[in-house]
Amino acid sequence: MPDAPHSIATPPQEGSRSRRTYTIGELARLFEITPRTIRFYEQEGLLEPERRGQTRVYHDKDRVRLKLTLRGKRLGFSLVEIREVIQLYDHAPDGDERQLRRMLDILADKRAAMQQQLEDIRVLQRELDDVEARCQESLQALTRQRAKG
Amino acid sequence: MPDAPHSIATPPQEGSRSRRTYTIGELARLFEITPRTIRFYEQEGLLEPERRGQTRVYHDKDRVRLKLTLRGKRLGFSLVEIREVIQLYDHAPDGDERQLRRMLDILADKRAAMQQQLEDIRVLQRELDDVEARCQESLQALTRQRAKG
DNA sequence: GATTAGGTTTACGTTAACGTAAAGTAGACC
DNA sequence: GGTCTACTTTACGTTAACGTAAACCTAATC
Repeated sequence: MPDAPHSIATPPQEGSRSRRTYTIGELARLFEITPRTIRFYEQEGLLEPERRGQTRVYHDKDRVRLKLTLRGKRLGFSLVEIREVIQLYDHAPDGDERQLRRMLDILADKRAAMQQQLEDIRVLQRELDDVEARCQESLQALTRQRAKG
Repeated sequence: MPDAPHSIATPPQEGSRSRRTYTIGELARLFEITPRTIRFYEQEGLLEPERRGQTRVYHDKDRVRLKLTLRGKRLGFSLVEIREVIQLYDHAPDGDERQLRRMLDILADKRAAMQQQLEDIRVLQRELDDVEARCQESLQALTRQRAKG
């Protein structure tokens, strides 16, 4: 496993935490996705890595964004929606009043969606509880059968 | 708004709750989706409506399944995964020990996924809180500016 | 200096989850 | 009996989110 190929990635630098960079491969392994996916996310405006020559150099900022992106995906958000959130996150304080109010609206929407998800999860968990209980029961029934036979 | 066209759908029948049927259009309006979607879900094995002649007749069982399906979608599950859950729900008690154990495994998986989602939501909510705070702040700054000017 | 292990672009392919359009059927109402 | 309205099937189109393949660059190593 040849690590850090042609040292584009600066060495670990244990002292100054959070100052390291990543190659696309490193990031891919870190999150168990493919480089293709990372490039695609950049194309969709979710990442903006530095360029050193023609190679991409990722910083902690990009890693954080990527993490946020994958979290959003797990929650069923589209990449466009995730980009919205990221832009909110990055440009929150600047812009005129109309912009700010629009942001607050979008935020309220996302918040409502997540509230709905919380409720959905609660309901689904109860249903899974139910199925599991029935499952366990018939399993025990089988076991008792075997003990008797 | 012509309701219940050629009375395939039996009238409301307020007495015996939960005994009514639905046309595809009624169900569609109920959940704010299109008939096409409902037919597609049937094609994917998520619904199994009765047939009266060539028209589909939906019962409460179907409505419940549809509800479960849409809930699953909101949580980012694929239709295949949702079908798995539905089948769990329907066939839980029958099957041999190996089947039952497999079901419990799948259940554990779904459960883990939802636990992860709960955590994801918590984190995202905090981040939204943060953005909103910054937003509100710069909005107030603007307001103060205006008061002064 | 050839190989190799990474990186790059370009471009076409694939899958899920429907949308959309055409063409037919079947009760209800005038 | 013609006109709605809502259902039906069939089939092709579309979009998001990547996968996959080809062809190239480049630094390190043998």
